[in-house]
Amino acid sequence: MESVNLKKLAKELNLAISTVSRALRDSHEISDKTKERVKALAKKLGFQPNPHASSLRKHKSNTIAVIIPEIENNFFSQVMNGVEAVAGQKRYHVLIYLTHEDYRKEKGYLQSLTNGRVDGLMISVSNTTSDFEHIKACQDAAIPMVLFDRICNAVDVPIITTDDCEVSFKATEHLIKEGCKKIAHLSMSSLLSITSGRKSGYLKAMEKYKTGSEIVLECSPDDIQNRKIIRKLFEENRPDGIFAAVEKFAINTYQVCEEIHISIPEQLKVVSFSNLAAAAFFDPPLSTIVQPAYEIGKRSAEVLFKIIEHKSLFATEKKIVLPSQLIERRSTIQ
Amino acid sequence: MESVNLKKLAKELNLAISTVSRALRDSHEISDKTKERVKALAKKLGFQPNPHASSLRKHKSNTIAVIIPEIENNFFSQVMNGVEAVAGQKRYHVLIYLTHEDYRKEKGYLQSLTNGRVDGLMISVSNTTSDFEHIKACQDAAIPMVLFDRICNAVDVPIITTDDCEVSFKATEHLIKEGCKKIAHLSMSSLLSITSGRKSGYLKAMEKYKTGSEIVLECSPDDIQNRKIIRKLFEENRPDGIFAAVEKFAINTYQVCEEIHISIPEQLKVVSFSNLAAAAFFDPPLSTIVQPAYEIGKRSAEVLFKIIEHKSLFATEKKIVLPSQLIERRSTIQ
DNA sequence: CTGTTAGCGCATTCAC
DNA sequence: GTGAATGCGCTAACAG
Repeated sequence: MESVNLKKLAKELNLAISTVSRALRDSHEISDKTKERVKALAKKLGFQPNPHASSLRKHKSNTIAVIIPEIENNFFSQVMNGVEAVAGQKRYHVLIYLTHEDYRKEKGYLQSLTNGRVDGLMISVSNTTSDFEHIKACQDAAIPMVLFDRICNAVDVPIITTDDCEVSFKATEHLIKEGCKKIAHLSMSSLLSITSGRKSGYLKAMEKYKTGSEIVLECSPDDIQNRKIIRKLFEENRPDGIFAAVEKFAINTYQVCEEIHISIPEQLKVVSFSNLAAAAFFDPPLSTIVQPAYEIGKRSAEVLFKIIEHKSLFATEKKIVLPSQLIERRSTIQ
Repeated sequence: MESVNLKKLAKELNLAISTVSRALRDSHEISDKTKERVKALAKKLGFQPNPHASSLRKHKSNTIAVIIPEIENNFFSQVMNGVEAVAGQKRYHVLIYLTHEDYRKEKGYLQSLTNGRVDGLMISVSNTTSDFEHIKACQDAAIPMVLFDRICNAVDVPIITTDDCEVSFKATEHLIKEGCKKIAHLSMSSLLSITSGRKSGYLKAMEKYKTGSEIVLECSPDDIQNRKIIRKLFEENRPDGIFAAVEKFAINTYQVCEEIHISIPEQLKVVSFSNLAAAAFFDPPLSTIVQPAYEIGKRSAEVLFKIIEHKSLFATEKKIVLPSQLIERRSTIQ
């Protein structure tokens, strides 16, 4: 079906293949007249250069890969949006891979991308990723790479993150200032870089204000399990404030509160990391920490392209930390 | 960097390139002993076949493209999830393109994919797409293709949709049974196939139950504009029921209701198409029509792969209609 | 300014 | 069973 190629154009025009190739790429060493003839025919026949031939020849795929844990999550879809904006402008193609929080999948995808399929890749690691050999392997293969949000510090790769610790401190401080005396932190997989950032912001605030003892609960991907954990907490050691490290845990909290009739914000205040715009319509509206997800995607892609284009990075581009925003809503305000 | 190729393996093993190639592909005409030697070295050196060379040679990219209006939308991210599940299993790669509801982008992407970059593509058209020449062009180029959700009937391509009309009828009927006397339908771009389906379901129910005159308002992507439209409706011809064709319009409705103190569901009942799980946490919980988005992605990909693999489709696979689900929550229940 | 030639890395046909 | 040779479609170095 796809038989309109350089050869065919060349034959039709009685020119050499290379001449046609150069004419189409607007080489300065081709006469305007020839260029016009070539372009006219190319357009007429709907010529599209074969990308595989071109990639093979140029060692360049014009494609990047984004590896993320999941897409059904506002944070990551906003990141994708940012990536796409930059890639589209560069006329690059974007491959997407979902690990579903599975380390083996992540490893497999990474391995399968060290063969020239992509010119570079961006990754946010899964929450089951405990070793980083697969990332090191990519680094050794010298494939341009950038880590974002869920990073790992064990490798020397540019990273783009947010100010998890600082904004977590702020959120906890906010709860304290709104009168909370006993605040629990619902935390994620201890393997994630962001987990420790969020936790330590919480701990710092608790430390600074000497607001009772810290309560850190590691929650899971499983809603039922989480609700059990939260219900148990409420029964045994009931807090008056919850700082959830991810939206899911805030929702689990809302569910338990409804079940056992705890009213938010009167009896319990809740704040959570979340990029869900609809949090404003919750009952009550949920106070959130919003990460600049689009910006993360955009900046990550920009850094990646700088590496791909062999431009040298400023020191400030090797570790970019973007500010998140605390949005106070009724769930934390009396 | 990527210098471990067949040539290198062949040289190292003192074999011909073709032998190595065949050994790696488990050809029956290679001795087990040779296969072992070859595979051992390939593994040791981390050999990864160059996908561009392979694609060029085989006229097969092992890649599909998904073209969608946006990704920051639960419906489409769930679709992506379904697609990825099937593609991953087939060891296929997935390129993602966002049109941002821009017909020209859509056209551009489609054109740029008729060159062998992908073995097939799936598309849900933008709401500014009024002609389908670009889709016909792909069809003429004989590239395997599938349309989903936002389809066009002008071309003979397999389509995967939901029962928009039927479930819209149900939703409207539900409002009527809950006592609504004056129901307005907030509708989308008239260019979209799903717009007419949803509208006609609404109209049929209104017709059947003779529930006052129909009110159809075409809303836009712009929130401010929409709120104006809705506020005007409330001032001039206040309905007691709203059937929103997309989540966005339901949210606009919630916003206006808060502004001008209309209480849901007492004074106004609201139901909307939406794949947002968090709708259950709205104030009040929003009754929704949930589309089987994951399933749409999955089925679409499955049909696409059947076409790619030259399997013939059953008649029932050329037009798949999946059922949506009406979830009644407090926003429609007295 | 244009043509000839030589691969990019792989898969495949044809020899032996 | 294995090797040699060819070409997928394109780009680039080298000639003229």
